Amino acid sequence: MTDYLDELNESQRAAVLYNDGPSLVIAGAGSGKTRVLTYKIKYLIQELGYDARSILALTFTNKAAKEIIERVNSEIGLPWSDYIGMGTFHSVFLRILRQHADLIGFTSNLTIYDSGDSKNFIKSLVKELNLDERVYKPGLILSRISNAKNHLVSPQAYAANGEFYRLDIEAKVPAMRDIYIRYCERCKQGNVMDFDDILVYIYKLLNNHPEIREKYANKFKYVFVDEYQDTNEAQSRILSLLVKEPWRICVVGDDAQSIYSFRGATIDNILNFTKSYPRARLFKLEQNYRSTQLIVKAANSLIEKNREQIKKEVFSENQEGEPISVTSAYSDVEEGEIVANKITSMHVKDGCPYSDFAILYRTNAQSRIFEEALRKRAVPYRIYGGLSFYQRKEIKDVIAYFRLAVNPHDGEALKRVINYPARGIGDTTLNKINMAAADAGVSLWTVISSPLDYGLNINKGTHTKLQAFRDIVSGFIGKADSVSAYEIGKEIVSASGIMADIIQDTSPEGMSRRENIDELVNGMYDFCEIRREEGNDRMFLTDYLSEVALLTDQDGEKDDSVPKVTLMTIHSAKGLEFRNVFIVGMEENLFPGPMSSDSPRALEEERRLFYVAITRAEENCFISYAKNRYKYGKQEFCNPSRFLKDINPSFLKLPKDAMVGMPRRTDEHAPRNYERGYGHGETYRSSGPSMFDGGEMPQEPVRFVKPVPTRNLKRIVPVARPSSVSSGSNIPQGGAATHGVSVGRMIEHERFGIGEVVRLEGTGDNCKATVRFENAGEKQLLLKFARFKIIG
DNA sequence: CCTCTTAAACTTTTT
DNA sequence: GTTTAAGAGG
Repeated sequence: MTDYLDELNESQRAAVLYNDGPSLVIAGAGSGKTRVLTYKIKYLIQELGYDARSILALTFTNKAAKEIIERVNSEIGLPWSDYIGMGTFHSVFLRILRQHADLIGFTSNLTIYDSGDSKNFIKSLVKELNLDERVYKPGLILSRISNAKNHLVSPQAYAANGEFYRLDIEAKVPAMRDIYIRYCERCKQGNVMDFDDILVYIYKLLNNHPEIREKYANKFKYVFVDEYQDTNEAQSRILSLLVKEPWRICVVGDDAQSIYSFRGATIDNILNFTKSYPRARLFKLEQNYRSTQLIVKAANSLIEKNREQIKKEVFSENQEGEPISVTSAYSDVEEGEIVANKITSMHVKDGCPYSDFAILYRTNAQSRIFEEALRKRAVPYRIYGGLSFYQRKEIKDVIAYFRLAVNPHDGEALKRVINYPARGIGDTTLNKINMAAADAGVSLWTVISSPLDYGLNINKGTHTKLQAFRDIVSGFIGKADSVSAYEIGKEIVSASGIMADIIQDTSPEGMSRRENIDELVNGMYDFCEIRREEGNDRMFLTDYLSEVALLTDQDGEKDDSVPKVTLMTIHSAKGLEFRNVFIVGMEENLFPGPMSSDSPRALEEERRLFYVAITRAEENCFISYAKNRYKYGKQEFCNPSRFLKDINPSFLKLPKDAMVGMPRRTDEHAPRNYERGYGHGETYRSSGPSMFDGGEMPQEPVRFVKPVPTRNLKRIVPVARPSSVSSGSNIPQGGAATHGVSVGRMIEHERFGIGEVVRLEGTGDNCKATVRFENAGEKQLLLKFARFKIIG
């Protein structure tokens, strides 16, 4: 029964089989990390008898969590509720926090501030404290607060620390500590947490309440951490509270791919793991199954230039492959043309599907040029990143109402919608409310609820308007915990007046806003349906919100109807792989970025970022840079990135004008180098760009491809859906007790596809079937609600 | 109190 | 070049 172990190589197997104590798995790029993780979990459950619910598996992104759960689930189907300990740091910890909210001064219906909310909040605090808004920039203040939290420095400790104060004075923000204190107080008072608070409070909860710590340390018998190189101090200290003798913790990561220090991640966690857990065994996964030998060798030669790292020798036994091609373009626009031409020619000549290509860049701002070049050639593409669905204004507006319905003390949500749709409550009124609330030390909502008690100086008309707003929100609050998220969601969208406001806007933008809101409501319908079918009755607005609040990014289902070229930042490409990868904008002051040039540590991180980019490629890797580029609307001359020299040239195919203008030491020669490069007469040839041969325009008819609306949205499903769908006529009547289902029959489910019924429990409306689906793993369905057809 | 015009700031990277 | 903030006029 352990045949699957044969699918692993020796070091992978060793990592799976060692379970007596802490272990660190250094997983080189493309070395089958997720496979080890999932097989190890499978092994623990099937061979060592672990209960799935006793396994804590923490990831960094929703996507990674989903992948692990799905892969474990397809190996050993388990009821959905068994995966409770597998998820992102933030989602798993938030769930725990809600259960013990009272112990840390919150209530379980707390809401989450995203970074936009945090910034706005800081902005109003700065105003409130009469500080100069030009000096106290919200972004800067937030990053300092975040930094403190990531090191578990409380506001009190921060204020008491002379060193922090000195640094704040140096940075010309002496009132930092006042802002920090107030920020935390007010969040607590409003029953809201920001992302960092989730870590801070889970630490407090475990640290200050030994019985709770004991409970979870006993509950979670084995702890996994994915992407350990991205953890920060708070995270590693939380882990040490959760793991006890004999320290069954397994962390997986690659120090060479640590690229999130700007968010507080510290590479020291992985470098020092064996010191923190002295008995830890170290496993190295060094065989790369993803890339050709030349790509792996080139990447190795690059990363060698970093000082701080764990020694390892990543190798590949794949084909030798082609060297990495380096191309120089005259301008950023030409770079776009070259890349797009290369993609079309490989598509036409070699029949490479578009989905085999990725264009990776350092900053999101670079996407536009490639977008245009691809669009001109009718090449389908998809951009990741940028503003996600949940960041759109109209969606945030609706979500703000949701948050208010769950937690009316959520100040940022209130400020967002108190005058949207316009109801005549403007800045002056809001300011008065704000002052009154700050003076009395209560939330905005408390003031609005009884304006007279707080001496709110407003006229009769405003009073009536406030009351109208209060009545609307109160209505939502009354229903939030009695009807389903979908039902109240639908009601909020109309009763708040948002739909009415948007419907009168007939511009294309207005239409798209409307579609997005419909989409959101449909998503809530799906949310409720899935939970209903699984027999999970937690489908209230608060349940929906806690899922959505931590769901920021790119997990929108990909509609794979058409293969598309992928455009994304290198950061978001981590963990992905593509047959052909273009790394673009390989220039000084862009990659490495201007901020990192002065610090060696930051420079090493940029180099790791480059390493991540190269190792995304399976077969071909193309690097390009431009000699001129528009920045801030101004044209600037650029030099090739210093990192190009870090790759052993024998793995590169260099441009004819190799290294012209390539700086020895950029800092000294930057201004002069471009003159040489420029004067050397590298003229613009519109016909056939240099290195990427075969750059002619394809002879395909140029159809205009509709610009993908920034990110792809799920096709809108018919809006008018009945509020409660019973299985209805789809199910052959007969055997009412089991809804016509019996063990061994095949069914086709609307969402999960085809599957076999493996178990039945209960009768009538309580009848629950366990179904093993071909593609979706094992699920439990309440037959009363599930939408399916019996097909055999 | 709302809306339109103009100005500045902005680009790392995200749970 | 783009987006978002502040100020003026209605």
